[in-house]
Amino acid sequence: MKTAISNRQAEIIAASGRILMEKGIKGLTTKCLADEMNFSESAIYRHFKNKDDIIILLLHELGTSTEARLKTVISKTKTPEENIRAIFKSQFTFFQENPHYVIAILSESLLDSSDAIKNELFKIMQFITKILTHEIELGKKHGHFIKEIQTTELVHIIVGSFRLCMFKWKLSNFKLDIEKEGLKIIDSILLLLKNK
Amino acid sequence: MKTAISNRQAEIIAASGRILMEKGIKGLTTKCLADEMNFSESAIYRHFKNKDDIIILLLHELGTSTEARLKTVISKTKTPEENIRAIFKSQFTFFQENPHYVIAILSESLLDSSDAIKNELFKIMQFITKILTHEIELGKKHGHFIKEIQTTELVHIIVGSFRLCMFKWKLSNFKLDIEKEGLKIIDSILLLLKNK
DNA sequence: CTTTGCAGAGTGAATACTCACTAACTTCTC
DNA sequence: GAGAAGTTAGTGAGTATTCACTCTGCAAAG
Repeated sequence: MKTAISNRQAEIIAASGRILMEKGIKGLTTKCLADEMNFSESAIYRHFKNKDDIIILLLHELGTSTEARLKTVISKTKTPEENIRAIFKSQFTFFQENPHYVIAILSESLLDSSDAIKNELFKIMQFITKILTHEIELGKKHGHFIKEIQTTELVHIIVGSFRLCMFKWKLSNFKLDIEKEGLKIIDSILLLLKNK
Repeated sequence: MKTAISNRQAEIIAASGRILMEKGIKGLTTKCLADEMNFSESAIYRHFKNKDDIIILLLHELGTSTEARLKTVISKTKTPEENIRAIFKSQFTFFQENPHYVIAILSESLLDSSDAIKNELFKIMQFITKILTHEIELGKKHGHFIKEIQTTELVHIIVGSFRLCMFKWKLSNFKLDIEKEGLKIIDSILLLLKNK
């Protein structure tokens, strides 16, 4: 993995992400990417060894930026509900501003890719699962969340709902106000989780 | 749309479904399909006009069989919870026995397909949404489910969780006991929805 | 001079599909 | 009943196009 990402690489992964969000994995051809970048197909190989490496870097960048970002929104002074809400508010805002990374959330098509791509994807998924698990356990411990349902299942319900939000966002051609609509769902789930 | 599906067509869509579940949309080439069917690539065109029509018929078959099936599991003598549970029990059992239809649930890659494919997909999604909405409204009306959250959001949470179950099933190379694990999630959600 | 960032021509493999044909089976006609 | 005609399901060769990538050369920047 490259130590530093060049400006051109960043442009290429952003362009790739845009193609992926509009045309899916099958649409990310060297030709289409070259058109989007306004350069020739062969120029791609000046910046990446092969096509896979583009997606790998895109996911890696998303992963590192997600970790950095979410770590700043989580705070020990907030309640677990507040932290969970903050996590997803940050996620929705981020994707609203950077829709080209949405492939990583939708992710089904990446499951049929190379192992290297899948590994980057799983890292992102595992990180999200870990921080949510932590917050929910804390919420249970302090009596904020219901105890009758296993934490893994609560995480599943939240993550599943989040993913469907992103799917619907794609269905709307990225026109849905994902922050507003997404947070509604998260708030509803938090209401369901409340220990009453 | 063909009025009756031939035996060979049924074999071809099942083979296509198996390829889709293992290799994704990009793996469904005429060569791969011909290999799976043990005949030449050109023989495919004896049964289908083009490749799209294979996927269209697969989704259409799934849609009609899903409607027929779910209509038989829903009963006016059952509570809405029981009906929702029965719907998903039937879904998980069906997919356990017919994993080759899972592409329709995972579905992200189909969003970048032709409009005809997307239309078939949306029909299936709309049908599921409609019957769940009906059951949840009934459950609210009779005081079984909480009223504070909109029905569309409750449907979203259930469907999102179901889809993530299927995604995890694919992640497990279809080895997870999807019926058991899936129903655990559905039961947890039903517990969350209970009006207390 | 070296490196970086390109371009255009090209490669071999893969893709969805067409075409002309064959073999086996069924139906029709005598 | 026999033979001809029609149908179905397949074949292999081929088509045009696309795909990811290589090679060679050039220009600009350091």
